[in-house]
Amino acid sequence: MNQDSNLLSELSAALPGLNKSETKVARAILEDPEAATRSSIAVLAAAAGVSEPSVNRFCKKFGATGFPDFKLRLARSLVSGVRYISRAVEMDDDIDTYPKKLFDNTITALMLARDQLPLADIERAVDYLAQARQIYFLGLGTSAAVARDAEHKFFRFKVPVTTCTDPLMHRMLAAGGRAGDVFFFISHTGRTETLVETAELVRSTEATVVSLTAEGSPLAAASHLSIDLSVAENTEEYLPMTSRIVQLVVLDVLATGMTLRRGESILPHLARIKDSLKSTRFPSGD
Amino acid sequence: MNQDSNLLSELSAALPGLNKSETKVARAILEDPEAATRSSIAVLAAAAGVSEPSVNRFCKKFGATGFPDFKLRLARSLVSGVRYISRAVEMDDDIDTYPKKLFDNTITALMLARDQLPLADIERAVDYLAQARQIYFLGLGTSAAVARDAEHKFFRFKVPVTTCTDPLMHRMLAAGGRAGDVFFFISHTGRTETLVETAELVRSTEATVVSLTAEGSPLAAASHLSIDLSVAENTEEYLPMTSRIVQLVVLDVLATGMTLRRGESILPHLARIKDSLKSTRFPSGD
DNA sequence: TCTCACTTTGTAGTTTTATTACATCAAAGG
DNA sequence: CCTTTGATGTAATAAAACTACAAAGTGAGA
Repeated sequence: MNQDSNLLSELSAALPGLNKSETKVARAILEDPEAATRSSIAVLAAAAGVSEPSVNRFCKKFGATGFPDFKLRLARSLVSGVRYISRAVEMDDDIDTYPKKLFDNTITALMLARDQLPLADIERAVDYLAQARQIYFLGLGTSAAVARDAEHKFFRFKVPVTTCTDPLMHRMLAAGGRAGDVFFFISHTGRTETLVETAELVRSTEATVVSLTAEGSPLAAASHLSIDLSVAENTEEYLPMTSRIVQLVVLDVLATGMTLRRGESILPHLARIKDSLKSTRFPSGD
Repeated sequence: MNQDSNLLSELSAALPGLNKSETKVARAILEDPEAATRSSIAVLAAAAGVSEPSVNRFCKKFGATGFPDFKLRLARSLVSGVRYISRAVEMDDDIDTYPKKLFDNTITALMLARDQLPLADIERAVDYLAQARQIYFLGLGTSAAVARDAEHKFFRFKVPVTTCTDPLMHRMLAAGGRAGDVFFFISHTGRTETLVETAELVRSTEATVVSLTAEGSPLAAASHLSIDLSVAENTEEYLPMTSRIVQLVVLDVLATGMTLRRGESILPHLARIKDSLKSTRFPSGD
């Protein structure tokens, strides 16, 4: 169907509706897709027990312009198939394997998130943030660190920014919400009771609720605008890892969107902030 | 280098060491890799302005058996769709471009870091942390959020963990350093005066100094052990982005290393911590 | 500055691979 | 039992990739 869906699953899905020789070809490919990408049409035809033109026709049937093109598509779906399966760290992994796995999992999560970014929602979030009189970043646990990071980014835009990791303080801030205030909630699950209740409290005021959380969660439901991330945290793992990274990068996107919205005029201000840190550092060689 | 690293980054890395026609070919491929995978050797040769055999030789130089094999590898690296060369966000980028750029830059940084991870140092750091009686994570600015995140990870290992973002508190803590204490410094530049001074203060005690910072920096020099990251932060950008992400993932690696070091026995404890959060959440459908 | 050795690059021919046109075969309907 | 339609294979053709070799360029030493 669409070009970035997985060719292998498309193949096995189509299997029932194929005729004799097409079935043979499909079987041969599914048997060892990796080998198929490396074979010539003659080799594959032999492996499937059919003639070369049958293979060729088969390829065209699946939307390829010919056999080479088909191989290319196959190669692509193979990678995504492998890549997109996160490999969990095993108890007997050693230093040569587990760091790579962790990096790979994070990279994979970012690639997935990248390809399904809710751009429209992000743009609306930038709208809200750009017009905010005051921004509150609220998160608990791991997301508290993310909120802290967001604070560090956004305070540079001359907007009052507050982060808070105390649920009671959350409620007090929420109760005092006014028009122009943006309450930005960060939560991987979107199910933390106190956060959801705080969001609902904000909704009873004039303030705006934006959240960076899971699709269809209670927190998303309680928000004016929710940026949905469906990051599959490796459920078997005991430490939250990839989700917060994706959150951070999305916040980078929001901050960047803000910079672009403000236009050139904000750049000298950002440069001044950057320069202001110089005097706290030992001079650098370069 | 290694076979599962990205062919495109390998290509741009090798660029300086190539001769005239090889450079032309590499340029042509990097210019539009997607097109390259769809072209025949003749088309690509024409696009690069060289002869067909030159393209063929080029492919073999990069470990392929020939042009078709090279195209296959290229197609594989392309799946991620990640732009090998970090592209800075421009003032006139719109919502369809800048989020992708930011994700791509982050992904690229992680891939680079992944391939030059100082595994030996990481293992030694795990040694120190696993034996620590008390861990202090110290960072300022953006790295403060990273330190906070690290605290959230490491306190789960039944080790007393403290994070602190106040330079004066840093010094007081440092002055009280005792054998078995690990002071873990986080700093992108490694040049922040107060951090370096604090590290030196720790060195005058029995405590251990580990840092996650830039290679060859004053902070690295002041440490017993330094995990060197040479993440090229896009210097033109006003907001620090990629460096802290890499730091976070390295801390994930350290935490995971700790889990593995502790062995199976720690798992029930981690599971209990995870479960302890359940009652704070709205029940989930799945 | 010339020459020789060596490297780089291109040309032309060969081989391999893929595609097309067409013939044959098999199954279904009259 | 013949006809028709669709499936499949054969063989010829076209395209692509590869190889051997020749020419052009480059640099060191005489």
